[in-house]
Amino acid sequence: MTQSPAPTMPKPPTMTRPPTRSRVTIQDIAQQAGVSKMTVSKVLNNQGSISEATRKKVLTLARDLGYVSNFAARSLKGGRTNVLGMLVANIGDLYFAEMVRGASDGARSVGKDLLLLSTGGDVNTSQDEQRRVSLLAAGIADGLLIALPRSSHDFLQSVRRAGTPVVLVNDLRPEDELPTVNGENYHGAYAAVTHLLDLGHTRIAFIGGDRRSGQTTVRQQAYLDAGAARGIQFAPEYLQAGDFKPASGFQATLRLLDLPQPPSAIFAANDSMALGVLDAARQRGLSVPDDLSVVGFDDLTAAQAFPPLTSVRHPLYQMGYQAALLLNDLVDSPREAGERLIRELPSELVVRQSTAAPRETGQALAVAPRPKTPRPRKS
Amino acid sequence: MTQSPAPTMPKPPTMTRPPTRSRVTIQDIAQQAGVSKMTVSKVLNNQGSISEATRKKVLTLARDLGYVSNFAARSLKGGRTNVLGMLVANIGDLYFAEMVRGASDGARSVGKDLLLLSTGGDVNTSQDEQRRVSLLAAGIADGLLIALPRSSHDFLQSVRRAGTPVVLVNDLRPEDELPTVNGENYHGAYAAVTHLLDLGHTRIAFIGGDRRSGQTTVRQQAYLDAGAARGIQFAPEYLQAGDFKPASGFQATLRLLDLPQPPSAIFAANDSMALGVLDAARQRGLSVPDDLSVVGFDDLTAAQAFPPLTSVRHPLYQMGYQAALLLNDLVDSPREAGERLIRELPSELVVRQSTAAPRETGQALAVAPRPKTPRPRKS
DNA sequence: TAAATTTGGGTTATCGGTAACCTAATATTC
DNA sequence: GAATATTAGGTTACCGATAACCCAAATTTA
Repeated sequence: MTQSPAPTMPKPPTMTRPPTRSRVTIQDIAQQAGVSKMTVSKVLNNQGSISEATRKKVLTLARDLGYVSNFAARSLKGGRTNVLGMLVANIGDLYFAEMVRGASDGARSVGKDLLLLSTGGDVNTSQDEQRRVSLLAAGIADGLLIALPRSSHDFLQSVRRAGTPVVLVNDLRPEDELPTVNGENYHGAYAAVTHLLDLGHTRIAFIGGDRRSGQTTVRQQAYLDAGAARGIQFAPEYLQAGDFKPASGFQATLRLLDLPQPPSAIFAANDSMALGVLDAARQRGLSVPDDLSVVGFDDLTAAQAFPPLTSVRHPLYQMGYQAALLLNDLVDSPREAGERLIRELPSELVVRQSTAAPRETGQALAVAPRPKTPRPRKS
Repeated sequence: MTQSPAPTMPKPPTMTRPPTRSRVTIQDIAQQAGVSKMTVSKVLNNQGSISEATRKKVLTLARDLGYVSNFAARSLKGGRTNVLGMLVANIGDLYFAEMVRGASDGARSVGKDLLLLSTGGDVNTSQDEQRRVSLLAAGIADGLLIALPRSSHDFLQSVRRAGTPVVLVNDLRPEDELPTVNGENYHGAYAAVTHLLDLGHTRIAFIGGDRRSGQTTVRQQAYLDAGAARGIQFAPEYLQAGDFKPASGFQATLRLLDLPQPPSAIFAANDSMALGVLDAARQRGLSVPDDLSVVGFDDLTAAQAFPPLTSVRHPLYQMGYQAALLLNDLVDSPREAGERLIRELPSELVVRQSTAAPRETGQALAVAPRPKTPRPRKS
């Protein structure tokens, strides 16, 4: 009997005091209030019937002790967490920031919080991807919003398998049948080019963005179609490649202006490149819009440019907002498999001061020129 | 021997299939692999000794079943989560977006993920505040980064009581002794004004930002001090109030230009207002920098303005980055109470094309004018 | 050959909270 | 006054993962 294993060991079992700082739990409250855990839980959740005295005691204690409920525990027990997760490529980019703002407000409007994870653009390490999905999808969020252009197919596969409701934001790809909310590209771009045509432009150039985004292709097609609808086939040299950044817009513009027949209007696939266009025009001593009309896309920084940029407003905020609502629906009622949910939000041309009738044409030859832009009369 | 407990019971205990969409747990893997939960856990975490055969079987099963570890469960059991949380006022604002980007990279650099919660600017409902803190602080994140200018004292109190390590970002207030990383304001502003003085300006105006931000006060003081150091006391009318938004800069500038003695240079407390200044100057037909020099603060959108804005670069990215590192330290080694941790990052004046010697003065009267800005020679 | 290790893996308890169910009292009804 | 309903609260059993500990077989050592 004397062989009980070394009763002198000092603190092996007392190691239970975790190295983390001790937090107040309902157990602590229960003890101090002289009731059971369950009673505390009921008070805190307004459930069951609790005497006013007990309720008050518990509530007071909770406040005084600085109790905060442990999210992980609640989540684990099973219920909804009332949190929507969002994976976003680069939060430093205004483009995404707007979507996030919308998603955040959308989530709030249905009583949920939005938790954001910015991937920094490199989600495609299968290590990280797994970790991140598990992070947000398993145990924290009820569903996931994904705004990762160029996200890999594999990644989306693993997301789908996680079983969590998912909504893609502005990331439409035919090969994945996940629910998607995206912004309209074709009609917006079409309207932009038509606007230029209406003003009397015929030599209209297009500066595309990153080829991989998929959106460029659509915008470019709209550009070509809009011309074709008026019987105009734009010269191949007018089709310039860019990368969505200002410098590429700048360079492309210099190339365009060096053509024997330079364009009288430039349609850039996003605002950033349009800013580069403005710079290039300035450097060449061209006045915008008198010598060169410029149209952007997104309408993000458009208003800050000089002259304020005519641009196609991409409803980024709305996209985020709607995506959050859709996701919320999916969380509450699982979708019927097979049916693909796509919501497409319209773009809108916003005419500002960077577009006008071309100088040499004098007056538009087509439809009545829109009086929307009260261009300062030239003396 | 025949008394083995009812091997026929069909599915009473199988009710465990929860009503939520079924996720794969280590239990599922364990069953299919014919081992215990613990074994699976060990394989997944590379612990203990497991035969190569078992290890392979489990790993394969985990992949095939699409297993993702439940974050809540792991977190609950006690360990670190390797997640840093960040509360930010308005993610749609580039100012915060930059900080977030830095924090995100900083977290990643120490092997953690950053989870973001944008409050939309209204954290001060004690209901919400509690919920949000509990969300991020209790159970999800190991620590909290807070970038909420104007956050209430009560809120910070409740944060401190939650016991979670916390670092404030650019939110210095004397009354709270929480660790803080912030950007330098005084010397940056001082340098900006001195730059204008060096160019020969004496009539320099200041447009302040939101009074509650605390930063305005410091920048304004630096403005006054820099003038005083040269024996110049700026006229009280030169001190205009703004709200950090472009419109207020626009309005303030109009007021300034209407003065009997309008300023020859304007120092705006942030870039957004400086853009408004540029607009106002343009509207009045004044050329920047020849008729009016303009300096901004933050250096966020400064480069996109026309002319590119001379501005004080606020190290927002670095602030976020450093804050994440500091927080990580605090998580690993609890701070010594009483000692206040403050890290202040230097600002830097970036001279671009919006500043030049005043027209009438011709040449600076003070120190040798910096040749940094190769002002386009006037014909 | 017996004793001491190592190897491979299983048991139990627990993190903090909550659903489901149960149990005493007291209050109400007939 | 007995039966019933209500009130106030307690028990138990998890959620999924893991720390701590234990145990049998295989292997090595003496």
